[in-house]
Amino acid sequence: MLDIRLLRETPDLVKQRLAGRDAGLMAVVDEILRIDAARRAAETERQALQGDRNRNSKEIGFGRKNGEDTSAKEAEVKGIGQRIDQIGQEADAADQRQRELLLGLPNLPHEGCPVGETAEENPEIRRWGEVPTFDFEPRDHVALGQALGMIDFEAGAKITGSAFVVYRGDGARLERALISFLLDLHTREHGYVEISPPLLVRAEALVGTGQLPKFGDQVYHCGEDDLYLIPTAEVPVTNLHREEIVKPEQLPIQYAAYTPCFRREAGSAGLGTRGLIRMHQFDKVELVHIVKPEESMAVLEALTGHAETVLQRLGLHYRVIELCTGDLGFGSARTYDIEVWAPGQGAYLEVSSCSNFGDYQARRMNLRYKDEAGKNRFCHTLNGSGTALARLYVALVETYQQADGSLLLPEVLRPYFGGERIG
RNA sequence: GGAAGGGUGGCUGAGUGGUCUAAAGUACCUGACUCGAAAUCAGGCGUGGGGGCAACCUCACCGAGGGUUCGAAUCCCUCCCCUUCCGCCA
Repeated sequence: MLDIRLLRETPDLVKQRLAGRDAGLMAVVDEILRIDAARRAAETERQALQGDRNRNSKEIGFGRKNGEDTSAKEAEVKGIGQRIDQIGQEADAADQRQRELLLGLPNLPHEGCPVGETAEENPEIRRWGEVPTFDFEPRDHVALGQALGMIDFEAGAKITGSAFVVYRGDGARLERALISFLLDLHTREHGYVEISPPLLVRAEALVGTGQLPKFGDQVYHCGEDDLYLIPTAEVPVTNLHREEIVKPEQLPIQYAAYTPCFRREAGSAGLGTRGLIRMHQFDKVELVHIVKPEESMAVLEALTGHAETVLQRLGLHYRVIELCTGDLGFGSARTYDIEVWAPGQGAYLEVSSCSNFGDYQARRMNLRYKDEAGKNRFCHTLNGSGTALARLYVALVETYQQADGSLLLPEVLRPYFGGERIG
């Protein structure tokens, strides 16, 4: 959520920055400012009337104690009460409308964010390693996984539906090995505290991180209990500190969490994608930072580095791109995507998206810290995948396939898997 | 699922219709005393909104939302959460 004061004081700057995402947002800013002016006028009048009522009611109290007849005054104050109700309804309606519009407004792109309209304009920042070569025709993970009995799409479809999968035998064991490897790496070497959160959350948590109200159709909802399945661990983990004023010495906070993630992918063109690439349920290790504002840009670089380390240790070729203003996620001020090479796809797959949200989420969830001067300020929040498991699995299986159809696992995974070869 | 008891400032906790401007304690900050500290004493010390160039003024907030009333932390209704016990259960 953006600071209404920022809109009021520098409307042209806000409009110009939002226009990098979508020119239509400029009209929304004007609408919010119009409502804000009306809201404040109504609020000021309501407060004046409330002050009147408070004074008069107090006099009635004293008057009654002294045995005076206060009925005339009571009638007068009743009239004031009615006017308070009237003007109050106006003020509340404007307040609610203003909040709705503000919640629907995306974050301002950071000034360093490259301007562009589509994903084609995302600049590549760097590459690591090289596209692996094969002296045979590499197969894709679907063919490999089925041949090795690791992945069973039919079983997933049978018990749940399409875009759900069953991992089996060594396939399931490999996923478990990856999870342990990732959590150990981030907690032991990168200083994260491991979190295992609930997978069901209330609506407020989703409002806090920005999925609600705008993207409700992407989240599974359990109507009976009014709870939502998390689309990412970002939601429960960032919200651990919602409505808090953390002490400066608690910062920076950094959490790593392994969870399944559930996404409806409503209207997604890519849901027909073959294999594990886009699923309704997938596993992910998520990294979350809560920091002081002045540190957040440096932390974004560090966070991206932590995610990259995963691919380096696994010996997987990847590239890092930066999202341009038109492709930037709703709440993000600046984002790096990490894309791993998948030989069977002949393409790069997004396995991590590392974002600095600035104070956008913190404002939505009222997450603050007390600075050195004792003043309450909004924290900055960041998160990045470290990494998504399903696509990592794709790249791993396709990269480490052998001519005989078996998989030879990279060194780092062998102790976790309890072996070096599958098949 | 059933029963009971709760939810008040960072924390403990008083307050059952009107000087509540929420007592008191504690923690914290400043000052006094002291060589210094402790103890003691004095003062300060919540969040958000609105107004003002500003010192400041003002409104709201006692789990949330409604209601009754001239007036609600206090009475009524609905909901949420926590604790304890019982039942069921991995």
